Parts: sequence; structure tokens; C-alpha cells
Amino acid sequence: MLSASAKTVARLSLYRRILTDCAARGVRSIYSHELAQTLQITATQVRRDLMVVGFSGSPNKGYDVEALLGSISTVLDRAGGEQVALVGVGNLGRAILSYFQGRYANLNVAAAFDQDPALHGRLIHGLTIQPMTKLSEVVAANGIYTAILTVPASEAQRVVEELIRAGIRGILNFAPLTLRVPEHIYIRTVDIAMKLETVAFFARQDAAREVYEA
Amino acid sequence: MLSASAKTVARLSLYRRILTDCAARGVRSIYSHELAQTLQITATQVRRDLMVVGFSGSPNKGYDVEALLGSISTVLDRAGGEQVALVGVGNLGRAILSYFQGRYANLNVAAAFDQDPALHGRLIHGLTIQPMTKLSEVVAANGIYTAILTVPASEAQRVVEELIRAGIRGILNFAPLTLRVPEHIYIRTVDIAMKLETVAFFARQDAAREVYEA
DNA sequence: ACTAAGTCGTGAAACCGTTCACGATGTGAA
DNA sequence: TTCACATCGTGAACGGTTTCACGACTTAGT
Repeated sequence: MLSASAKTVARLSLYRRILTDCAARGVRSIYSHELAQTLQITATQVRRDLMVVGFSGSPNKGYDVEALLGSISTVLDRAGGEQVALVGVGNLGRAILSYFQGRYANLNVAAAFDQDPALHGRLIHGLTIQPMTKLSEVVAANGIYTAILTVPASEAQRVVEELIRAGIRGILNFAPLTLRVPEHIYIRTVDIAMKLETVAFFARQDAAREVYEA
Repeated sequence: MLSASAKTVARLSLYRRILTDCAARGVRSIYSHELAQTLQITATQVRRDLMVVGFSGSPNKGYDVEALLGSISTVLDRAGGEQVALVGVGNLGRAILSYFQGRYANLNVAAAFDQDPALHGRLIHGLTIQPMTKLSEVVAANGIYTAILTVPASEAQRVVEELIRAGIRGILNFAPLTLRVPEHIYIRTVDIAMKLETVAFFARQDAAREVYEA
């Protein structure tokens, strides 16, 4: 069993994206410093990460693009492709559905749910919106264990409990609050307002610094 | 000049959200461990962060909610409210516009831009979409230095250069690539596909662990 | 007034992730 | 073949963040 940190896994995903692009352009091999430069990290970092997946390059040719792609995919991908459920088909949910529409070969939003009866049965970005009551059934039938949660903050805790009951073990949450989940559930929250506030803060600091240093 | 790390600033934003809620419910004071529990971090972490903003509580009453709110807001907020531009009014851009619509008193999306002439002049979620050529003018006129970038990956690097030329110093990027920006520009990328892949990876690991440990 | 209980503020330690530094390795040129 | 060179793999050092541990403080109860 491979033990990689969340940061390493995240970077592996980014390496793969670059490698896929390289492969498409016919590039056969790549050096750690090339990958590093594209992502604006250090070459050592890249080599460390690849060490984690147990991949070796050659001191002269660097890394074989196809082989590395395969190696990373073995680590990141689920056989048969990762099937994901999206819960909460509001504006953000739709945007995400649209974004994933056939974009990634191994990462597919396979079902979409909403509690609003007005949406049930409607076809949105290629998926028929289903009622929450179908959750367990669909999740089990499709071998889904990962969900994208795009419901209002007020609903999120309740819905997350439904998800877990239905067998979901990994959740990407967009509701701006900290959800309570059992130990064995992996959950990451993307808090856009918080991120934006952070960006604004540092943009302002830089402005101030310029002023003071002038 | 206050020197806080990005992580601390991010948490301050979250503390404030909780405190705002407390204030609305009439709660007068709060202990570090209460804030900690809500965010699922440690009480020490909370106290450290508040140390950074120079706020003191009392050993018996904890922190005064109103006073702490004011203190954090002094650090995070820009006088008159933060004005932000959104560039790229596709599905995700619209979802974000809709989300910020009057939701935060001190954080306002003040202008939206797109390169598509078909969108120019159209009113979407309360904003009239403007052509990119208006960027400099509008940014200068509204004192904007922060932007949300929701354009396709293929356009992102070009657009980010336009933003910087127009005076933007902080960028929240949703395009799935690493953008090249000068030293003094603060940029954060939210890469949804990468995040989802990470979540799926760990959800799968946990599943495997359960199986092996059983 | 004194004690017990609970929280705050913070120096020091621990932890994790990144970077440095360098030996090992493979390749091409003389 | 041998040398010069560039990159790889990795133990050790480093730096930033979190957590521990504990003295200081405040209040309530006796």
C-alpha cells in the first residue's frame, strides 16, 4: 500500500496533466526540472514525488513520458475509471457538471442529485437529475464512493450524513462551513469566499508595501 | 504592518464567519476551544492566530465576540469594502457571480468582463458584462486590485497578463494550469479536477485499508 | 480571604514538507 | 577508453506550522 501525502497526490495529478500534454505533442522524455518549471516548483520536489510512486528515470534521458504516465495512472486511477456523484444542482453544481462533461477519461461525473422535485428527470449537461431518495441505489449500482457537494450551507450537514449512509467515503465540499464526518470519511472543502478574501488581503499588503518602501 | 501567513489569514476569515453568526444569535463571548471545535482545529491554534492579530481575551470570559469581530475585520477588510472583478463569464463565472450577489457586506464583485461580444451589455446576476477593453478603465475607476479568473485554460495566461497590465495585483484563478506572473502578484489557483482526484484517491485508500484491516 | 477550576498567552518541542548537497549513474566527445 | 557533463536518487539540514506544556490570570464558591 502506497503512502503518499495529500500534497504529493495533488502534484501527481498535475504531473500527469503535463505529461498527457507532452505525450500528445510527441515528446518522449522529460527532465525533472522541466516538470518543475511548468509547475513553478523545484526539481528536487518532483524527484521526491516520483520517488514516492517508485518511478525511476535515467540520469541522461530524464523520465520516459509514457512510462511515467502509466506509473502515475496506476497510483491515481481506479480500474475502469473513477465514477463520481454530484449532489446539489444549483449554479455551481451545473458549472461543475458542464466542466467535467467528457473532459477526463478516468474521472466521470456519473450521477447528479437534487432535492428539488422540479429538477427531477430533467437532463442537465448530459445527466438526468435524480431525487435524493435514489442516492443509495445509484451509488451502489455504479460503485461510486466519491461525491461533489454543491448544496447550500444550510443543507450541507444533513446531506453529508445522507451521503455517508449511502456509502460515500470521499467528499469534495463547496459549502462554506466545516462539516462533521466520521474518522474514516475523507473530506476536503473548497471555500471560495475564504480564498478570495485571502487573495484580496495579500494583494492589499503588497500594495501597502510598495507604498511604504517607496 | 501585520505579518500573517496565508494559513492564518485563511483561518481568520473562517473565525469571522463563525463570529458573525454568534453575534447574530446574541452570543456575547466565546472560548478558543469553541471556535476550535467548530472548525475542527485545536484551541491552541486559535489562540496563536489571535495572537497574530494582537487580540486578547480574558481567562474567564474568553473572547468578546463583537470586539474580536472588529479586530479581525480591521485586519482583513479594506475600508469601503473590497471590490473585485470577475473575468470570464462562462458557467463557472456565472455561478460565482450568483454566489457573491449581495452575500458579503465587505466583499463585492463589482464588475464582470468577457471577450465574447455576444455577452457585452447583457445583465447577468446584477452586473452588466463589459468587454475586456474596458478593463483598465473600470479597474482604475473602482479601485479594484483583485480579480477572479474563470476563463478557459487556453486563454488564461494571455488574460492574466492583461489583468496585470490593468493594475490587478491579486488573482483567484480557476483555470487548471500554473500561470506565470511577476514576483509582486499574488495568485492562488483553485484546481477542481485536481482536488477531486485527490479526494477520490484517499477515499479509495480508506476503502482498501478497511478491507486489509478487517 | 483563600482555594479550586478553567482559560489565556506563549516559549519550547515536535512534526511535516521542502530544499540542499553530493555520490552514483549514464552519455557523448576527444 | 577516458573525461567532462548533466541528471538522478536520497540522507541530512532547514524552515514553517502545529502542538505541548505550563505559568499567569480571573472568577466563583466557601
